[in-house]
Amino acid sequence: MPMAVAKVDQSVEVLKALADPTRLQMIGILKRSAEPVCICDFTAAFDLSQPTLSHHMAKLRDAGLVDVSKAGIWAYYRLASRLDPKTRALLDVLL
Amino acid sequence: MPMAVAKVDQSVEVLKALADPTRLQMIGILKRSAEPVCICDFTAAFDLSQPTLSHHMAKLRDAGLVDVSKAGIWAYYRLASRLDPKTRALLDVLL
DNA sequence: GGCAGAGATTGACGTCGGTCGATGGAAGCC
DNA sequence: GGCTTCCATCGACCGACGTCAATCTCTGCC
Repeated sequence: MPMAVAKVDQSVEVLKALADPTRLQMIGILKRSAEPVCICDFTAAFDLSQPTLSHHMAKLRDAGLVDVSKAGIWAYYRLASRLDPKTRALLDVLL
Repeated sequence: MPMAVAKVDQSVEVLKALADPTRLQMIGILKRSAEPVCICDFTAAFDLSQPTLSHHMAKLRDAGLVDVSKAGIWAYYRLASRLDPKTRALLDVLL
């Protein structure tokens, strides 16, 4: 009768990552932006400190929603390229 | 550039309601069940106390995901009939 | 080497959230 | 009325979370 625990836990992890206004907007920005975005862009867009935004981004990264590539001083983030179809569909519904 | 705040907040409210293993499974049960389900059924299915399950159900109700109808001693819950299309699509992706 | 800038990490603080036991109604039955 | 059953609410506890200031790491440049 109950669902598979592993499935539920993975969905919950993604949902928890998205269940915050700042992170949901970050993902929205990344989804709409063709080019990667660095943390400094987010510090300009949100009225939050750099450590806070870095912390939120780490949560998105831990949930597998975001890829990061470091180029010199900057860290460029973009929507993960290998999103599983379910998560992709979720983002399409939300954003 | 940023999204509408009201839109984000409403999505976040739904996401927070779903971002818990117990509540996600509860919604799954309600979505798959043709007939309404009472709290006593959930106390049998989950290893949690009745107040805890009642608390979770209240969160789902506050998020507008669930309708309740009381019949005598029992409270029957079912998936909300007037879900907005976005939320409906979200549940279809998740469950 | 030494400095400056971007970003991650740490430590701390206050708040929120999940859980339980105990209590409080409301409906049905004797 | 009195008892039982189902459910909601309350109070409390504890861990998780969002936020910040301070610090650390790394890179590029003089």
